[in-house]
Amino acid sequence: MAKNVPEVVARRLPRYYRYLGEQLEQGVTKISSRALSEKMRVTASQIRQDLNCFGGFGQQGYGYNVYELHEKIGEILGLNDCYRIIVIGAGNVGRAVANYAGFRRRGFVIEALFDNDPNLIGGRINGIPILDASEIGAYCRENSPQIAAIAVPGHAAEAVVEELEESGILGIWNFSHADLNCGIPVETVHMSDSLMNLSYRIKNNEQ
Amino acid sequence: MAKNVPEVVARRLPRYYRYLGEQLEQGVTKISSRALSEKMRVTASQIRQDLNCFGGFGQQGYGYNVYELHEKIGEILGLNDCYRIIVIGAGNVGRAVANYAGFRRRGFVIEALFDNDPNLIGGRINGIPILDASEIGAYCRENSPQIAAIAVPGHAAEAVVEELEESGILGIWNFSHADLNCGIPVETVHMSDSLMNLSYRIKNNEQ
DNA sequence: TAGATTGTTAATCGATTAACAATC
DNA sequence: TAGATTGTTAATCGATTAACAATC
Repeated sequence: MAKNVPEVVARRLPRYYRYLGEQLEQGVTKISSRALSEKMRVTASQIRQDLNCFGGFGQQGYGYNVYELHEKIGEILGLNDCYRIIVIGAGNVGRAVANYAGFRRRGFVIEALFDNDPNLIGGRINGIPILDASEIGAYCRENSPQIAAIAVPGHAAEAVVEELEESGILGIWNFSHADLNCGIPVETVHMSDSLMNLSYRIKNNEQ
Repeated sequence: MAKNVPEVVARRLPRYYRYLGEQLEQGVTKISSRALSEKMRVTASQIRQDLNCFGGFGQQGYGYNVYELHEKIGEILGLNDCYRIIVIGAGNVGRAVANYAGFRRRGFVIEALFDNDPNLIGGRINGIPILDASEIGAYCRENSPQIAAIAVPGHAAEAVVEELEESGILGIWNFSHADLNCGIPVETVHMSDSLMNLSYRIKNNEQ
């Protein structure tokens, strides 16, 4: 599979995946690129192009089998593997991530938080234990979580990430403002950028 | 100002803004598109093109005044206005948003949460009161918050948004999975999409 | 077989980069 | 004035859309 897949294409897959999941729940068994495109407000061409980066999942004259396509995209996204997540930082952002259970059902599990505040260590958030930040490395080598969510201030993030990378973490889910560069995939969620963009659009909507 | 500004450009502004703010704190007074581009890992051309969508903020032979440029971008993003935010839904996601204080210092204030669970109504999260969801409309007409964060399940989101729009909300910060379409700006934060994308990149990094 | 819809190539569109004249 | 760096036009690149032959 996989000719060189443009990033924009990969970013659209989760949306397709979610939508196909919904259709599946509603008992829809087949869908054409046209029907899909109308619901998703993109062109049918784009959907066919996107999917063909990964292989021909459809059948001419028929369309796509919803179940099969959903499965395939899930596989491409790596959702069959169960990912275990640790959260670095048990402040506001860490709490937010630990509380946000929306992604649990897709096989992502948060198994521990880390902080260096003695008042927090030993406690729990949403049932998840808060451990001592000095033990991140040891913990990772022992338990091999795949993903680390970074919820510490930007200036502290760099050092943490370096340690995590050495300890065998496979990917970073970054909630700090730091532009992390390291050898493993980093996915950054910029909540404040998102809010600033909304602010911009509100302002430029109302003149 | 403002020739037709492509969305990609607007999305880059918060990043420039953040970085210029950091430089400002470090006492840097002037910066060239070249220097900026190296730090931000984009081309100098792109920075100049982007900025020139909004006007010529630089000076030939000199570069950009950091303070001025920071101010200008802040103004473009509408960060001088103070935005008041209400959060609809006091479940995991609503709690997460209420706990995430990172954007406060930029003049965004969360002033209330809404839920329809009697056990939650009357309580507080992070100091913010939880009010009865049936009073959203009345509250908005009285207090005129500008932004509503949607933290209810997708199927419930549509109806809420309609009411909010009628009650004079100016923008929607959407944390639900619903693809909301309405007359006011909607900015969606797809945490789970983001995580799926990370999963994808981890998978395609390690073969 | 006729109708439908894919997979894929070609055409278009828009965004990024390069180049350079204007000018501080 | 000479050097630097912008603002802006032109060239390139990549992504989206259109078209259509392949085929179920």
